[in-house]
Amino acid sequence: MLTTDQIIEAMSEHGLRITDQRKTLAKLFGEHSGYLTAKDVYEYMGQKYSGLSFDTVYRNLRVLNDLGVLEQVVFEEGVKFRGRCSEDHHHHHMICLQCQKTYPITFCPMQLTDAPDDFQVVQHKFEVFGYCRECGQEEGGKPMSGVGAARRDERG
Amino acid sequence: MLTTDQIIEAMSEHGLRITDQRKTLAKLFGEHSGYLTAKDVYEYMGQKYSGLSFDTVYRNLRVLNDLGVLEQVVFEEGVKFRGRCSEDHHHHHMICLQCQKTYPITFCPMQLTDAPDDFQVVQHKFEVFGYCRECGQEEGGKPMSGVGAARRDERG
DNA sequence: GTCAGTGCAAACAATTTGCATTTGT
DNA sequence: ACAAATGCAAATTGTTTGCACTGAC
Repeated sequence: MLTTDQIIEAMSEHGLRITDQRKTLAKLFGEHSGYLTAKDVYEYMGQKYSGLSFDTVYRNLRVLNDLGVLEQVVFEEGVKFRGRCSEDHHHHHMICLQCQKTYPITFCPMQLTDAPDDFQVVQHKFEVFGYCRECGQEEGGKPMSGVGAARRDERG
Repeated sequence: MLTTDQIIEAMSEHGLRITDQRKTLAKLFGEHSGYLTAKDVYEYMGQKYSGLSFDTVYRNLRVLNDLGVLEQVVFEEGVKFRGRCSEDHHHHHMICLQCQKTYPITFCPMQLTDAPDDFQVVQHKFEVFGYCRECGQEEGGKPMSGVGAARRDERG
């Protein structure tokens, strides 16, 4: 995962202006490894900027996504964002349904998949969903403990 | 894939009324094997029913989905529907980016994936995207069989 | 000082809901 | 006949856009 500073630097390198909001956004994705919805981001940022508007959040998420700093993924429940994986080799993810953290899977099923010669493969997606150790099998799990919860251990 | 008649029967068995629209809808999904958006369905149905409204399309898609006759899948470009696979064993799909038709993959990568003991797997998704023989790499590939064009949109 | 970034309102797109009317059974 | 299905309008939710103002460089 990119650090807060790396994210800021990436923006700077591309001639983007480093506003206070963007610093906060960089910090959010630099320190939080799970997937966040635009709404999550809005709520987190909203704590600091009272007059915050949704469209600015969307604009910045888009900018960071285009810049390759964030990855945008579509889930059943909607679109979510997270800092780009720093692992440079191809990999897939296990995603915790509770806290949204992801864990890399180095194994890629594609190499073992027999594609008929006449099907020209362009892309593939392999995702495993479940509960990580911390979220375990607790029943009435709360819906993602907000953005504030500090997370240790970053990987993929 | 379920046939038109099987779809109608399923509706009937569940006490749903077989309206003209629903017959047409059954025919559409009974004869077309690719994924369709609500809009695709609306446009197809609209040819026959001038006063057709979008909400009825949505309602019926939902009904058929709840009934298990259709499967609803979320793609990058949005939600799509297709007749439920009749293959009763677990499988995955190769999906043509052009015509949206799907081809089953019997191989399931899950059995080969090492989930750490502390990650409790609940679900997984494995999808391969590309171009089928018919759609090949032709540029302006032919559109879907009359139901409306599928958008291309790819990256990575 | 300039031009990119922001807030605001308003536009859009996708999907859902309330209600009066129509229609399958 | 009666409840379910439909059409219409309007509400919701998620996301984008036009424009005047503010602030980073």
